[in-house]
Amino acid sequence: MKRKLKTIDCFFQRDNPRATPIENPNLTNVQDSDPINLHTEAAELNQQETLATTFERDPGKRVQILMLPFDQQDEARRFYISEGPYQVILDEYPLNDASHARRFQSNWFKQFSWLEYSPHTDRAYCLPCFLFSKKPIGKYGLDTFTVKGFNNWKKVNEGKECAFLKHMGNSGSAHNYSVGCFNNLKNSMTHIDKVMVKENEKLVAEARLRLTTTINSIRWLTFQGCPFRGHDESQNSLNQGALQIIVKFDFVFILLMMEKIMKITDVLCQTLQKKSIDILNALDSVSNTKVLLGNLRNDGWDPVLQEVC
DNA sequence: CATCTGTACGGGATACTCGG
DNA sequence: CCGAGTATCCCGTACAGATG
Repeated sequence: MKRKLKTIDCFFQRDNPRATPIENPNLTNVQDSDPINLHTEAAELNQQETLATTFERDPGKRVQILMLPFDQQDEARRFYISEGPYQVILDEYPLNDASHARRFQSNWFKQFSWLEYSPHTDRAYCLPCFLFSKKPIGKYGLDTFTVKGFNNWKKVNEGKECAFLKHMGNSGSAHNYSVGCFNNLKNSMTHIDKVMVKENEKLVAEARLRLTTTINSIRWLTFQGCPFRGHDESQNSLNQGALQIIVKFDFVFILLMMEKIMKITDVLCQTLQKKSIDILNALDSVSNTKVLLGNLRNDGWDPVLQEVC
């Protein structure tokens, strides 16, 4: 009798069931929220962006960074930073239910670059805090701009009590800490380690080219039965040895030029060597070869030099 | 555990701006 | 001028974390 194989899931429950559909994190949270009447234009825009990207951009729909699998969190942060804040500009934002009804203002985006707006929830969010605010660091209320969303529009532009200014706080605030992390990651391409890696890649490529050239030269010399080295390989020596000559720039350059010229003149040579010379074809080949050699001359040395290097 | 503090929300009132 | 919408001020309440 076959014993049924057990998997690890039989013994442990997943710690984070919401993050299970790794392939498409966009699908979570959408049904939980209470959608308001959407501006059709914004809805279409949002749908297009959802299809075009890996992570949900609408702050009212997207999954919290910490809810994502650990190995996807950094990727998600880089994605959201590269895309920038989700600032949807509508002709008219929906009014809220307050006695003095108010609505979101698109010019707030100019005043607060970190600000995001979700047409889905009609609430405002903070991108740096969404990406970098952590529970142990954050204080009560800070999830208003990350999880819940802010919609008390009356409190915006309320002098010193402006909700957005209060959220930003002083230099040591959680928001500014998040902004610092945001800028650090954004500028990460210029970090010294990244530059060094690039530089190393260049050195490795050059070393590989040198090695490949040397090996090819040795193979060619072996095939031709030529001696590799000379008795005197000093700069003043008249016979430095084949290997020293063959890897020189001049030698490679002349070879390349010869190859190019011979390719051009090949057709003409074959035509002229035929026993039954077709004079019209031969004249045609001569004029073609003249044109091609003229092109080679007019193009200058740059293409050949680049090929040699 | 009680108190303090910081953050956010809600309501009311009034003044201001702007377009019709 | 009027109405709609926005800005500002004030007061009270609620909640969670920090502190003694």
